[in-house]
Amino acid sequence: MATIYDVAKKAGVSPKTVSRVINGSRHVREETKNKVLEAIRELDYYPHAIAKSLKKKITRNVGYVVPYGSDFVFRDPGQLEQLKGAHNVLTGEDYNLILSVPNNGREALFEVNRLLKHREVDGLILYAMEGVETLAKDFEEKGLPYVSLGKCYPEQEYNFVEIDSPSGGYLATKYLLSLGHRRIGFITEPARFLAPAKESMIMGCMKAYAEEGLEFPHHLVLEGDYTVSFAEQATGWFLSKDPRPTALFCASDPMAWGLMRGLRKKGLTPGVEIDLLAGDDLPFTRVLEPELSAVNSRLHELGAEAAEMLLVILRKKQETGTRTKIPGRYLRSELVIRGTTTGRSVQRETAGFHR
Amino acid sequence: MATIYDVAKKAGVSPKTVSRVINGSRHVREETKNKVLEAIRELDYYPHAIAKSLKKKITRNVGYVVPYGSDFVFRDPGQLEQLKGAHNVLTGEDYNLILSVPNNGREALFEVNRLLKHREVDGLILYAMEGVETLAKDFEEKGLPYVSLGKCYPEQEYNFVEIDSPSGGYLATKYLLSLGHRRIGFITEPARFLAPAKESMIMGCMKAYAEEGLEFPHHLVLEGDYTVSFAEQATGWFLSKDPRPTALFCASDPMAWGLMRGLRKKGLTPGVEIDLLAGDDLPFTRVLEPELSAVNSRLHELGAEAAEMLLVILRKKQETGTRTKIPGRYLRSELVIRGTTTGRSVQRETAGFHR
DNA sequence: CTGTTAGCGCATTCAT
DNA sequence: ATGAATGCGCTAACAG
Repeated sequence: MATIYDVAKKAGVSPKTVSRVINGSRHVREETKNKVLEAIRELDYYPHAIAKSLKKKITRNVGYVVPYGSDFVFRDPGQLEQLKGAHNVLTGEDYNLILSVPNNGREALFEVNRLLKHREVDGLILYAMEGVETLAKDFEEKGLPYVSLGKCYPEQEYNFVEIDSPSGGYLATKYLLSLGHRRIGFITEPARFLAPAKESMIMGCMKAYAEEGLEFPHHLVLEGDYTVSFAEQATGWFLSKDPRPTALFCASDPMAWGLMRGLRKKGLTPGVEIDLLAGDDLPFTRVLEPELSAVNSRLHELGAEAAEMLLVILRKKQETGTRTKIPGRYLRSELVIRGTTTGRSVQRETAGFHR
Repeated sequence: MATIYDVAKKAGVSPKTVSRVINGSRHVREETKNKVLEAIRELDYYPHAIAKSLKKKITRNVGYVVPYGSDFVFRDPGQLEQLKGAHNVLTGEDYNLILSVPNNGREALFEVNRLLKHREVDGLILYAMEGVETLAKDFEEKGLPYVSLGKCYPEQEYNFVEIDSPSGGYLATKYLLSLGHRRIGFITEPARFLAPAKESMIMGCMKAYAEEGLEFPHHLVLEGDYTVSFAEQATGWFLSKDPRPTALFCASDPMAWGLMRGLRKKGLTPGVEIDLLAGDDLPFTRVLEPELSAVNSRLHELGAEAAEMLLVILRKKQETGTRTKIPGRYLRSELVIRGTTTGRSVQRETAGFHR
């Protein structure tokens, strides 16, 4: 394969001039430029990206590390939305995204070292997880660029983007209460998937009850695991309560699908005998039947925002050689009302339709 | 950040010795080795991956190019299975996967150049697509390692892995015919997503009819687009036929979900009033309701196999400097019978249950 | 506007 | 068993 020297020789100029042409410097005579271009074409020359990297000390690669294994990422539509958001932004700026999906925290630390310390990547998008705190602080100290999805530690003020789960829970619960519901069943985020400092949606749910001066139904709260099958099984648990809940709210869409399936098996239709509110509002869900009311978590934006933040840091570092900190950002959820929250289950009850 | 020279100086040896220690050469005295290791630890030294790449002329990156845009990849569970299969194998061998999702063939050619000719990657997994032929042949000529998902051109004999769609269609149709079905509705793969040389499943469907000496219902064939919504709409078209089909078979799982939704809206239950056979058997589908009978396309294996093949080529090239060709491989689909194919719709009919 | 020179950080002959 | 010197292919000072 041709090198820049071959091109230089063929065009009868110096390597530096070839470099100038390639990198679009204006200080080249039109005629020289054309000679060079011609030589490049004839030799089918492409600059060696690695050599360039070594010289410029940037790779144009960004690592994306999620510590829960490849099934978790590739088969969870919510994860994929985040990933897609980041990927879109990054590739739009000619960065490659290197996805790493270690199985646990220990392996994740290893991966992060491999990528960042060996300088395979310029920066990192990092899933907040148990045990990541020391790592994050190490990066900060060393000036290694990263942005985390969720806070890595409670006092973290910069370089993270996080879903405001409590506010989502608050929004959802407030709404369900306004429909007249009092006994709401909740499935929360799995504790092990919560970022070290991330607060659960359940805090918001409790706040909504408190504001109305109502007692929170602690006995109707289940910790979920984000899977369809778990939620399906949980349906039985909720329905076995007496009196049973008139509405269910869960922390993710896949769990809502599970609830839906569970309810259907018991002959209950969401929006009729019982209300159902989902927790992500994924694009995929919108195409399913029936149309789920949901709290929109804006996961795509979350990933995109993380990437944007990282790009700002990277650009600053490259252009001025200085470190930047960007204030952490919370994304507020939005309520999307569709067919599965009608309040009819409450009306029935007040009308005496117990069963 | 420390370099190999810093380590050498600190340990009182030459850079070469440090290199030997790092790369596990046996020709180092235990004592020297320990000194070096100690220095590495103290300096928190990590070898610079880019510099190493430049020297060794390998990147340990593999490109994965799919030319239909990021929605197509990140939101189609079938695509994700292939990707996951490849990702698993590649990362298992310490390769990074660089995903590129250009929007069309023209951009794809550009991407492929960017990745391979600029040597950002050692090799490529390439989605077969219209217009890829010249590119593939160019790679072969230049000895650039690639494996394609699907054939890039009809005569391609090597370095591809492909789903044997016709055999899947044959299997599916043979089975449905054995249940007594005669009027089967088909939704095929979208022509634009077919690899240049890939044959449609419909060839196999026709063959199955021919073998039984039955006339193929050409009027019941629709070209799909792999989306849920298309299939949902198609349901009406199928049901408007008189007499209407007693079974439906489509080329992908998402389309089967669409059919299911369409049927349910018309009050028809798959497996009861009409049989339904899906086309991928994705893990995700297995968790949905009702449980879909399907032709298992083994997409995860497809991606994994492509990666394995590429690794063989890469290893050979690295170890011996020679090019290798691996005979193309077809993956045969398997039939997975669950709840949505029972033949009851045919029995009803023969019993006089027209409606 | 253009060329010379040096060096990014590593691995690798060829010595010893 | 270890070291000195060279170069991978490129860009960037510094001249001119």
